[in-house]
Amino acid sequence: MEAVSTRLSQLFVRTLREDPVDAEVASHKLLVRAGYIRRQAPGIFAWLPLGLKVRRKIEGIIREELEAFGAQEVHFPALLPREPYELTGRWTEYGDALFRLKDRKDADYLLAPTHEEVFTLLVKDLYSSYKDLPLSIYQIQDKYRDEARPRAGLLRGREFSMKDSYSFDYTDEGLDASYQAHRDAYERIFQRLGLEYAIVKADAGAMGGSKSEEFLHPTPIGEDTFVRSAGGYAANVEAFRTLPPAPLPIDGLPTAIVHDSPNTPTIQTLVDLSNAQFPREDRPWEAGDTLKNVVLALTHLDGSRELVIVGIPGDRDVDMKRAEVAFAPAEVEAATEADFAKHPGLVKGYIGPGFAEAPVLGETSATGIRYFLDPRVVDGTSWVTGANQHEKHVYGLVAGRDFVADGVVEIADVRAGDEAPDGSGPVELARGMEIGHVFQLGRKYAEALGLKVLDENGKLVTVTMGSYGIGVTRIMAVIAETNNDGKGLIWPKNVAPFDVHVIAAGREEVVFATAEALVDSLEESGFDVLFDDRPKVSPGVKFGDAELLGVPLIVIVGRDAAEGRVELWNRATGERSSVGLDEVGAALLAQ
RNA sequence: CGGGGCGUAGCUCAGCUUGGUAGAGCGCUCGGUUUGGGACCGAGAGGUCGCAGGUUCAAAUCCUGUCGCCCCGACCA
Repeated sequence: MEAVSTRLSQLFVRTLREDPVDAEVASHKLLVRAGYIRRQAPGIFAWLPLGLKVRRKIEGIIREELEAFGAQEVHFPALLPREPYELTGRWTEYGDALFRLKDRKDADYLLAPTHEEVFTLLVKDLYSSYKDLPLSIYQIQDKYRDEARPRAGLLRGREFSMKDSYSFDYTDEGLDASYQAHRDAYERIFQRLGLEYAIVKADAGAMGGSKSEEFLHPTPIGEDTFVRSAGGYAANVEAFRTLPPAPLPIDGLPTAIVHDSPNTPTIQTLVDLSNAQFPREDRPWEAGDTLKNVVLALTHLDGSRELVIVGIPGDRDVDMKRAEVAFAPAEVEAATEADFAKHPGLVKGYIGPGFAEAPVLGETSATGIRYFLDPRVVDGTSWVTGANQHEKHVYGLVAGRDFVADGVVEIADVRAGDEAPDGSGPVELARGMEIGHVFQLGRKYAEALGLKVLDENGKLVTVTMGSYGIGVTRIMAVIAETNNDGKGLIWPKNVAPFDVHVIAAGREEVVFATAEALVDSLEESGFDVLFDDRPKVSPGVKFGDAELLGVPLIVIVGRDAAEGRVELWNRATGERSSVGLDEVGAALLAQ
C-alpha cells in the first residue's frame, strides 16, 4: 500500500484535555479523548479518521489469516427481512435484544445480530453437490443487538463490528477440520495482535451445537468468569464439569439415625448443633458433610412449571447460571412460597430424600418430584440431611443404599481449588473478555432451512455447519485497554494508525523546513507519517498530544535541527535518543 | 427489570439549600507577546439551564409529571 503522510493541522480530530464524564474504563476514556471515536447514542459510536485507521489494520490482520486457509470474504446487509429468522425460530427466541423494524408496507425487518440464516440460504442458493464442499465464507460487518445495558464504550456496544465466518461440510469429520482451521487461524490472529488469550470450553447448550470454545482475554474488566488450571485446563464456569470422586464401599456403614435438631434453619446452625450434641470421634462436622436439598422451579418451553430438587454438598451455593445450563432450555428460578404451598409433602428447611423403603424425593417417590444429585454425591458417601419432619435431621444417610436420584446435574458453584476434570490440577478463577468464539453448529440451521447436497452416492444429505466470530471493535478496545499509560494510548506497531509521528517543536524556520523534508523522505521510504505541523502550538502541547494519540514511534525535530540532528522517542519505553537526519529511517526500522 | 447518580456553552463543571437580567476553566475567533512539557495579555463568538405543566410580580433555583443519560446488579448467539 502507498505510504501516506497526514498533517495534524488538517486531520479531522480534536483531542480533549479531560476525560469524558460518561466513560469509566481506560479504553473508552482514551479513545474518546484522543479523537478516535465519538458517542452517538448509548452503545453506538461514530468513527473518526484515526479510529478507522486502527480498525482497518485489525481487519487486515484478520483477513490475511482467514484467506490463508482458504476462507472467502462476502458481505451481507445488516438490514434483513424477518422470514429466515422466523424459519429458525430466532425471530422470537432472540427476544428484546433484536432490533426490529417495519418497512412502509408494514413488513417486518430486523438489524441482524448475527447471520447464520442468510449465509445458510446463500449456500443453498448456489451449491447442491458435495463436490462444492468444504466451504468457509466470512464477512466483516456491523452487528446490532439491543443490549439491556451497553457499557464500557466499545467493549459492549449495540452496534459493533464483527468478523463472522461460517463453514459448510457434509461430514462430521469435515466439520472438525473446518473448526480446527478456524481455531488455528484465531490463535495466529490473536498472537499477531499481541493479545493474551485463554481458550475455554464454552457451554454449547442454547444454540444446539456440539462443540464450542471461547477465546477469552484475561482482564479484570472482563464480563465472564472462567476457570483454569496450571496444567492447561480452561473452561467457562458454565461449562466446568466436576471431577466425580470414586464410589466408596457401602458394606459396613452404620445405619442412618434420625436426631432432633431444633433451631437449625441454616447449614451453619446445623453444623454447630451436630458438633455440640452428636460429636463424632475422628473429626468435627463440617458444612461439606451435609446434603442441602435445593428446590428449584423450572418453566418449560410450553409454559408449564415443574419443581425439581437438587442435593448438593452443604458447603456449596447454587450458581444460577450453571443451573440454567443444567436444565436448558427450561428457565430456572428459586421455588417460591406458592410453590411450596402446592407441595405439602415438602417440609421446608428439613427436606431430604427419605429412605430406600420410603423415598420422599424422586419421580417414583411419594412426592413425585424429580430429584437430582451433585456429582460429588457418589454411591457410598454418607450425609447429614433433612428427615422430612420439622426440626429433625438424619445422620449417616448413604447414597446408593438409602437413596437414589433421577440423575446428576451441576448447579453448585465452582471454586478456586476445585480439581480440573482432566486431572490437570486445581483450578483458579479469572475474569475474561470474550474476543472470539468458535462453534460447531451442526445441522440445526441447515435442517431448518433445508440446506442439503447430494453425496457420492447421489443421496441427499444435510450439511453440517460451524460459526466463528471475532469482535473487531471490541478487540480494538481490548488492545487500547491493554496498551496505555497515564498519558495516553500506546498502539502496537501493526495496528497503530501511523508508523511515525513527527513533531516540529519550535518556531524557527529551520525546524519546519527540516521536518517537512524529513516527512517527505520517510514517506518515500514507505512510512505512514503523522506530521504535527501546527505552527503556533507550543512543544508541550504537541508532546502531550503525541502521547495521547499513541503512535509508537515519535520523531522530534527541534533545537538540534540546524545541526542535522533529531530526537527519536519510543512511546512505549519513553526512551529518547539523538540521531542524525540521514539515519532516521534506519533507526526507526531498528526500533 | 431492581438499586444509585446525573441532565446548565463544543468539553469538564459551579450556581439551586435561602427565587431577582447566565457563570468559571479548557476549547474556538481576532490582535499582540511567547515556543523543549499542556504559556501570557487584550478583545470577542457561543447557552430554548433536557422537556411539559404548575406556584409566583419574578423560576436554572420551588412543586408535579415526563424524557434522556451514566454506574452497579439481573440479562447477554
